[in-house]
Amino acid sequence: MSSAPSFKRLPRAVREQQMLDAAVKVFSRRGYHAASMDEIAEDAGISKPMVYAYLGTKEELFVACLQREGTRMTEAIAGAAAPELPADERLWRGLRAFFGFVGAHRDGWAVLYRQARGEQPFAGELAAMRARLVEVVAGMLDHALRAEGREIAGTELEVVAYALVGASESLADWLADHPEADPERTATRMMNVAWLGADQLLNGVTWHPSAG
Amino acid sequence: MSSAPSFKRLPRAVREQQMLDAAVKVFSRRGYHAASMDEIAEDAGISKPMVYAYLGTKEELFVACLQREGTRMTEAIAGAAAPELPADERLWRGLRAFFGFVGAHRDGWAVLYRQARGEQPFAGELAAMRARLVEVVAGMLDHALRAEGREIAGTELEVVAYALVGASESLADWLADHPEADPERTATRMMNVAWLGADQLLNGVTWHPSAG
Amino acid sequence: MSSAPSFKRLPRAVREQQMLDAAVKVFSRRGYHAASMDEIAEDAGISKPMVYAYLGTKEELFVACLQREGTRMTEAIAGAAAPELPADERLWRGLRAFFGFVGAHRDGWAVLYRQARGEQPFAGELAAMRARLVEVVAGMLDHALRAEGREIAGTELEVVAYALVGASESLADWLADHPEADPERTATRMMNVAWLGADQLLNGVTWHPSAG
Amino acid sequence: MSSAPSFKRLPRAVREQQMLDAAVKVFSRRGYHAASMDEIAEDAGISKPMVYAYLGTKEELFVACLQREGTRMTEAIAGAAAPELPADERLWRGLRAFFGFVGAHRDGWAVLYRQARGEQPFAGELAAMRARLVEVVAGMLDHALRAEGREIAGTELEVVAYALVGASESLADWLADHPEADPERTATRMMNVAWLGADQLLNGVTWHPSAG
DNA sequence: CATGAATGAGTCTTCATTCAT
DNA sequence: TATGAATGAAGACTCATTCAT
Repeated sequence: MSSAPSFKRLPRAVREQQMLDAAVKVFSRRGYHAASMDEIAEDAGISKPMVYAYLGTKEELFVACLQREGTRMTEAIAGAAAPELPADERLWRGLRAFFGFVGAHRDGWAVLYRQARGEQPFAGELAAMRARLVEVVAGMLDHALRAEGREIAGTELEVVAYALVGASESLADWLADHPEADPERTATRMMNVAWLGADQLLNGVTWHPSAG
Repeated sequence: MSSAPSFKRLPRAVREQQMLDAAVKVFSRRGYHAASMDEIAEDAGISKPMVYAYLGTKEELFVACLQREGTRMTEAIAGAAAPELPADERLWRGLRAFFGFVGAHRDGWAVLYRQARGEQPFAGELAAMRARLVEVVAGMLDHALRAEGREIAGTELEVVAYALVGASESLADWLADHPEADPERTATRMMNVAWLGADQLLNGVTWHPSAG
Repeated sequence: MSSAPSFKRLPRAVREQQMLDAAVKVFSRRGYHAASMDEIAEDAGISKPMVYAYLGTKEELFVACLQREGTRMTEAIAGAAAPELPADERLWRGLRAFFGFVGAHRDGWAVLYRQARGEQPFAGELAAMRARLVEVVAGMLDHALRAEGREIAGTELEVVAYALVGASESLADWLADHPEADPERTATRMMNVAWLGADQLLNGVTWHPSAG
Repeated sequence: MSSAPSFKRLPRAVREQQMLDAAVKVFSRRGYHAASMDEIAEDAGISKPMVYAYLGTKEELFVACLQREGTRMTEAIAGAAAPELPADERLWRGLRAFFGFVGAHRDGWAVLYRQARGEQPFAGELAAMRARLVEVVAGMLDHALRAEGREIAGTELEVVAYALVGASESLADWLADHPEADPERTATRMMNVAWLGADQLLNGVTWHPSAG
């Protein structure tokens, strides 16, 4: 009857994104358990039965958030670290992409790494995501080693990668809690620790991005 | 008549420890919200009202767990890293104590670093604990620097320390999830990453504990 | 198919009245503390969460009862005692309205004046209601005095009004406990006491409503 | 062994009075339900099992309070209004004793007339006490009537007495809430209302205690 | 006599989830 | 499609009351 802009009857895909936006926001602020479906629905400007119809139960909704944010982050990082570059350059670009993402999606990060960690049903999902990331980093290191004709036991490499990922996550948490902090500088700091180690840092050696 | 241990009418101090043991166990398995006071009481072999009488509300109980485990850990680490040793030795002993503690108190670790992180009321408590740890590490580094007559800006140092602590926490999480893993070896790996950095590791340099 | 009244999915306003009815009934029978939300919900033919959704906590629910019954009573009395009438006539009409109300809403009266009196959180609310009533009565007396060019100190007047209100409340309690008693006759008795005092009553003087 | 004053092992009767004192105090402040046996025991400086051993369950304890305070009050009044005096003098002395008692035992009054009123198990006990009082007042009036050779129907008389008692209770409540108010003056005011009625008060007639 | 230790039972309150319109 | 109405189930917390020492 009318072509006036109606705020209802939006296409399903749009609605779902609105809901996920609201869910990520509420989950990150309240935590998984303390978040109520009521609040999420209200924040999305929609009624509760709609949320259930579109995205299923609370658990499924949280997983959907996890996956959307996880995919976004993974893609951001993967798109940055091209395999043909030297190892330090790849690591640097990966870190820059990672901290850039966290800085721009602090809510998403909170859902991903703060809430999902402690809740039994999601720990697995999260562990899988982190495992993929660790594998990428380990592959990076392995690639560099093989280029020099050397090799390290898989487990050993994995643990190193795990530590690097963990350190990055911790700095990311710090970044998420400090809105005034600069993602780029944080990435540089992480790069220094990761690439040079405490020993060299203590000896005055530092690493700097080459061009930027 | 009998000296067999009676399981009833125990003195308050004993019961409190039993309750804290049970609470740490249940909180670590279920997460803060999903844990029920019923289950904790049952696991402690006592009725719910006693838990409330001795340790207060669920929130207070969780804080009590946090503090007991946090104190234990802090003391374990502090007792290991003597200030008169050289920087790498101090770092190594601190890490060994840390991973040794986590390996021996996996539940406690889970409560401390997996559950407390996401729950608003405890994030502060936890952040304070971590801040103390970061400061200790930063102090370690600063001490070593000054010994060589050099200096780094406080913030810079703190971030490095933060990254090291974060990496250790991540490996600790990994350790807590892998019962077969050896704390000592994990500590050695962490030491390598922290002290040498990826660059040197890739170049075949490794660090080894000197004596033991 | 059928126009028989459906007992489900009633609009909010209707349900709220049902709940208040049930709450007044249960509160009056059991007392505030002994009344359980379960019983109130069951008596209203609805589940507990609806009660919480519509009327809030037990305390809020009780206040809602208090206010509904208080408003009803106040309006009944205010509508009866027109200011242009002579003092005795006004008093008489007010009393008749009051006892009529109590006779018709014995439960409401019990909630108002038996339960609210002793419970700390509501004593204030109730005291305010009674204060308004006392002021009305005091105003009535003052009006009559001024008409004859005389005056009494405010405090003095207020205490007299307080006593009259108290006497009426007591008789109302008596009325609420005696279902067979006639509100109109009770009002007449109260009028006699209030208007004539024991002295004249003892001397055979009595007061009678003029017409009706 | 020692004649030093021991605060324990007091004779039973003394202990019971201490407990009743504490109970009256706590019941009057918190209300019957909100009062906890814990608080009463603590306030009495005694352990809970002792309270149970001496005075029974909470309900029995409350009844004991009711009876002690009721008896005290009844005796105070009965001792004041000698039957050989004229009606107004008897009423006056009764009122003076009553308000004097309330002024001196505000806690006891609160237990008696504010808490007991709404709680089902005690309403009966209280009603009985009030009934005795009403009968006394009614008897007073009847006595005065018969002295003049006249008579009023029993019910009629009882209702008048009931109203007088009710008015007195209300003023007593007012007195209990106003620590600065003077019991004697309050009694005088009540006497004026009761004896003279509003009509005469409005016409400037007042009643005064003859000697004191 | 006196008490710290202990609990069964019950209440308020919330929330994920679904129906009927 | 969209939603107000509705609830089963569960969890935190309290308290009168009683043992065992």
